[in-house]
Amino acid sequence: MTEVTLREVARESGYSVATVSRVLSGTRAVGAQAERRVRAAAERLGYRPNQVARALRSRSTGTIGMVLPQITNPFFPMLVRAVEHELHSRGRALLIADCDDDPAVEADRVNALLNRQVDALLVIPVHEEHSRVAVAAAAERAPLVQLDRRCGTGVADTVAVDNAAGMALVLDHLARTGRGRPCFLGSAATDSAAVERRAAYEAGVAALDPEGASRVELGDFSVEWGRDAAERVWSERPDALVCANDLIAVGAIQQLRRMGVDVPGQVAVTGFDDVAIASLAEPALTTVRQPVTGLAEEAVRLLDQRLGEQGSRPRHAVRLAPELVARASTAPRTEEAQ
Amino acid sequence: MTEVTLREVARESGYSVATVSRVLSGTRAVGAQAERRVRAAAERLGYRPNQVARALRSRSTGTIGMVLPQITNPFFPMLVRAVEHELHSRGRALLIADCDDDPAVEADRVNALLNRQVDALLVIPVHEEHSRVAVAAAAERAPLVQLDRRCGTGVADTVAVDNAAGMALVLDHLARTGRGRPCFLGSAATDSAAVERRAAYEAGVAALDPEGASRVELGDFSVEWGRDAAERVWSERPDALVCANDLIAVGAIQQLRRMGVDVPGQVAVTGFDDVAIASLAEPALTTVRQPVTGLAEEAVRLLDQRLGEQGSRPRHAVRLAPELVARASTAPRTEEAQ
DNA sequence: TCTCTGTCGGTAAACGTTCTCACACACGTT
DNA sequence: AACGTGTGTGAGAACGTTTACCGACAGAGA
Repeated sequence: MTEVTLREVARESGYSVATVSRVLSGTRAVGAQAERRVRAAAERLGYRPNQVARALRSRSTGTIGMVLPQITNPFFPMLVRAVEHELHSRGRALLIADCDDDPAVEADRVNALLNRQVDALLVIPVHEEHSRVAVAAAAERAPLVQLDRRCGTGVADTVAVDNAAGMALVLDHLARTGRGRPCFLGSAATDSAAVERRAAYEAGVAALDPEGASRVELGDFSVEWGRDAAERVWSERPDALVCANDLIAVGAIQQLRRMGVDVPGQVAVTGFDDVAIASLAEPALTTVRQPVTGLAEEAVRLLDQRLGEQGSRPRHAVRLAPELVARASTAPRTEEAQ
Repeated sequence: MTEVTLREVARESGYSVATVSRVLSGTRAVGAQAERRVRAAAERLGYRPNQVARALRSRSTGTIGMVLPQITNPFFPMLVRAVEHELHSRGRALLIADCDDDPAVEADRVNALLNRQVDALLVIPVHEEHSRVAVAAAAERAPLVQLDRRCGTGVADTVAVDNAAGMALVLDHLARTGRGRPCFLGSAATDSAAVERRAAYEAGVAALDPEGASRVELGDFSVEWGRDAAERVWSERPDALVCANDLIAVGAIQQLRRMGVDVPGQVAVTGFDDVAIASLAEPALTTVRQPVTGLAEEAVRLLDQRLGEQGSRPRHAVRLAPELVARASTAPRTEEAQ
């Protein structure tokens, strides 16, 4: 069962390889009779175009590479899924690389994918600074879009959620439900998501209460650290914990319950991302939902655009609006809990 | 910045394209002087082999396709990660496809990947029966290994955890900690994981207590169903809930706590897979850890073997031993909880 | 009737590799 | 001196497409 080639379809149909190619790839109009006969022959023989040969000739593999920090971090699979669907619906395929949160591995993977002739690259940079040179170098070799995070500005196109708007939604929601003494549990990491969320929090809180100094704790984006931070911060008796992502929030809720603190009775907790466990937490977590499919569409659209233009240089930075998902963890205080 | 080709390295080094190719791909020994000069020239020009041309000529893309049911199901990213690392360490790349738990999409993706000339396919079938024809057809076109689940027997090579052994570990652990009236919360799905775990449970329970009829509830592999089932089953006052995966178990624990039932005081709960949320549940979940990296290694090894042999037909079915991870959800009863 | 334009089809040259030959030359053996 | 036997190298044909170029032929306008 060797593969059927254009040649054999040509022989079978009585036309030349060129004509067959034209019919099957639809690049130029051919006569009605030729069209019919060629299609019939192709069908009869079960012809399938060889994508590798096609790629070699047309200098395009129809393949996009995606490199991400940690596929086991529950937010990323959502993104991968959305990107995969978007790409497949356009007839492209997705080459994936996981880099274990290590910039060195990231650089390696980026190169591996480029050497495989991906048409373009989708990168979620591991680290704002350490990823920079690799990402910048890659952006020279192929169209590249940074997704969700970015390293520096002007390095390449970026598509991300509007973190500031998301944080504003949270603060507004808390203010409206009567929470006035929040604390922030964030990440000390320097990736853009971490930085922007923290900055937006601080700006928002300052606007609400200009002289009140709100406590800010910085660690990483993990459940473990959420537990730690919640315990440390509780001594100040905040009435809300604003967390930089859902994992931190889940950890915080766990720790609070262990300490016998009532959520949301004594303290409200909010997250960011709306990953699956957010709705599974007890109480269910109020959080900011990222427009995942929107991000994927936008990223792919940008790549396609770059592929078409072939080298025009203005950098884009797309920001998509998030949405607040209010759940039990910020329900208004009940009387008896006051 | 157009790509450097063998021709240019040949011109630069003063040798022929053939010699350059031989040096750079190391297929045949060449003279020491040629070796040195060619390498130097390649280095100077920054030559990178064109993988597409290489693939066309050598009829091998160095690319493996992986198609899975739902990448947002937390167990799969663990597998993807392990497979990705295993492949990259061997210089291969991973083309990924998500099929939203839909056999029709699955068939489509499998074809898309095959048409892209993947060297081999790694499939986690969506459904035992509905996936069968597509998987079988694909196995005719390329080496194919079924991972984690399989549709029918003899369709293709399989690599999976030994579900029966895992269930035995659980039952043994429960018996040892004095739990004698378990219930099983499983999945009604017909994929092999669901079926094998249920069968193993029933066999194990029958062996323990030949005439006692243990209750078995079947739904799907979700948290929501775990909650439902736990509520329904609690009326019988089991002293252990054996769940077919971690998601069900997490749902069960949640529901029990809502109903004010003490876990593990009144009832123990166990899961399967050891996904991240298992250790985050409250109480932390006793579960069966899948040998994820082992599965990945074994799968890739099998593929490589198939690629080497080129068409020998005995099917393999590899089973890897799991490991019990005992956590708080099955801690022995405390006195006051009795 | 003679161009002129347009459509349809074929020939052959790419794309960048790998690999089969064949050749040249240096040995050692008869 | 004639003959194998290696060893290192180059020429050139694949691999399966796409596409630039050209020729043939048909219909339309003069």
